[in-house]
Amino acid sequence: MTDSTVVPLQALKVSCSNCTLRELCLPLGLNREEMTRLDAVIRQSRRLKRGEALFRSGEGFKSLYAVRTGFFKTCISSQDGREQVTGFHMSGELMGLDGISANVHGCNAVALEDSEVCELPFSRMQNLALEIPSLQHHFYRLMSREIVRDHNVMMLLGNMKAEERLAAFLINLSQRLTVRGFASNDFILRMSREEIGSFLGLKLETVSRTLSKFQQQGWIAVDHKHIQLVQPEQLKQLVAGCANAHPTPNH
Amino acid sequence: MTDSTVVPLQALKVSCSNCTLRELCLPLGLNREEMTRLDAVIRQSRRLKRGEALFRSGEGFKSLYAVRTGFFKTCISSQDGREQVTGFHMSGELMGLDGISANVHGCNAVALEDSEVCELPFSRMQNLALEIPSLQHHFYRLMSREIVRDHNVMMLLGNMKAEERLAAFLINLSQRLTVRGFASNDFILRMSREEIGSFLGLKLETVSRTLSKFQQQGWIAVDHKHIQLVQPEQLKQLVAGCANAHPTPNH
DNA sequence: CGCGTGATTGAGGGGATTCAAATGTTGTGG
DNA sequence: CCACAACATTTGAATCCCCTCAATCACGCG
Repeated sequence: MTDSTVVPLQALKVSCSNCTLRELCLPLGLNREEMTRLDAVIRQSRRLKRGEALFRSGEGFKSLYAVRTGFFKTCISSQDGREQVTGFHMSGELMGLDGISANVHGCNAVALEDSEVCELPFSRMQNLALEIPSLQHHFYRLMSREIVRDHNVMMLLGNMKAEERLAAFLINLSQRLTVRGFASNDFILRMSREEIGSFLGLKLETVSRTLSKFQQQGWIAVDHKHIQLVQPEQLKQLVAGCANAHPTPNH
Repeated sequence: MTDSTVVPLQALKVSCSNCTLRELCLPLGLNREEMTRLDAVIRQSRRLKRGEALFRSGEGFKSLYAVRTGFFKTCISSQDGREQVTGFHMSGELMGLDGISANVHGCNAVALEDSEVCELPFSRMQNLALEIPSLQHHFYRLMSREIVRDHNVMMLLGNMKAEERLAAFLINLSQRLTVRGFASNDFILRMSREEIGSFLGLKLETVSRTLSKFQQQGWIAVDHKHIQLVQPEQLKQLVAGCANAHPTPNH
């Protein structure tokens, strides 16, 4: 049970300076003064319930959003209704970068659990970036990182088998949880089998079967959405061959 | 036979102001004075022969490159040698954006025919962007456009069948040729069947078979690398259903 | 408690791959 | 300029991986 109504809105005013995600998110590399100026641009956070859309494809683009807490998917859909999940997003990650190009959001962003985001009005961000070179630079890097990530997804979709895709998916989740200080070998999936499948270019039955296969081999333990990586080395080994030969170092 | 040695290097000094690709490339939206300042940053163009690499994954990142003439592929490879073509690039298109994130190139860029590129030293670009807001903005838009493109490729790789992928590929090529003033229904493929397959997540045999199928149906005429779109409407119809429901408007 | 949604598992089918051979093309050196 | 080698493409046949269709099961929620 959430109790957001009890908290006065002022309390939701966020500041990068105090944020635990400082080292993951946009403010990385800024000094105190610069961060204070960034604080002034960031709107108070917005709360979303599970299933709620943060923005939808085709809507006017005004802001980027950083995940504070919770979990999101972004997806695009075709005219005949096929859906492609383009990413899953956890705390500290930016959404909406694809909206800059045409000033219109290019995907749907949907909360997969009750979540909270920081809103970054893009035009103000842009102006600030003109005055703070390291912000401009970091922002270029964030966009570039998204491009690198997308290219790795292309490799996954274009060259990898079902088992490799799923192993890569689990290892990737695990690593991102580690960075955020969560247990990396014991977690709850926020998305359905169908959403995993949509991201990985597989059908939900194939996802389910492959998870079962991993479990039979003793590599993982599956209890519905609760996943434990029992032998993560085995998964890593499965992914080793098909992983990018020149992985992008982080920072 | 190329005769680049006959041309003095000075003659290769390029300028955005006079460039026919002005409206497609980086300078879009700049005024005369701003464009002159951009000219000062852009290094003289570099010529590459067919098969030559412009840069390679892992090399230090210093510059972006804009295609002046010719045709490129960019690709990443996995540790066990699988290759994923991440894109094909023609005149006016930028390469190297994925290198910004880690200051290291994230892919190989290889000329598929004798080509010429403009070099854009990134740090100087960055400084200029601080002084010319519209340049900064346009650059964000270019990076965002790359992200949108990548998401559409994910849709292609994740949801489309072989025929749909190839039709989408041909229509996309055709449209990009149109914008550049080339014949849009009669062109020479610069890449091999294998490279097309690598981009589309298919094997070269499947590409070949599918082209033959299109030809049998009278939709295209295939003579090795020479392709004619006889009934492009048929191809478009095949792609219509699986196309992005909210296509990004250009500019 | 019963319903609906999501997940699992099985059987069968199909689209793309793999293996293979033949043909055509391009580039090189004599 | 031709001959030859190396490479690219086409096409066929057989296989396999994943998908489709379907039934069952488990859980959560009113």
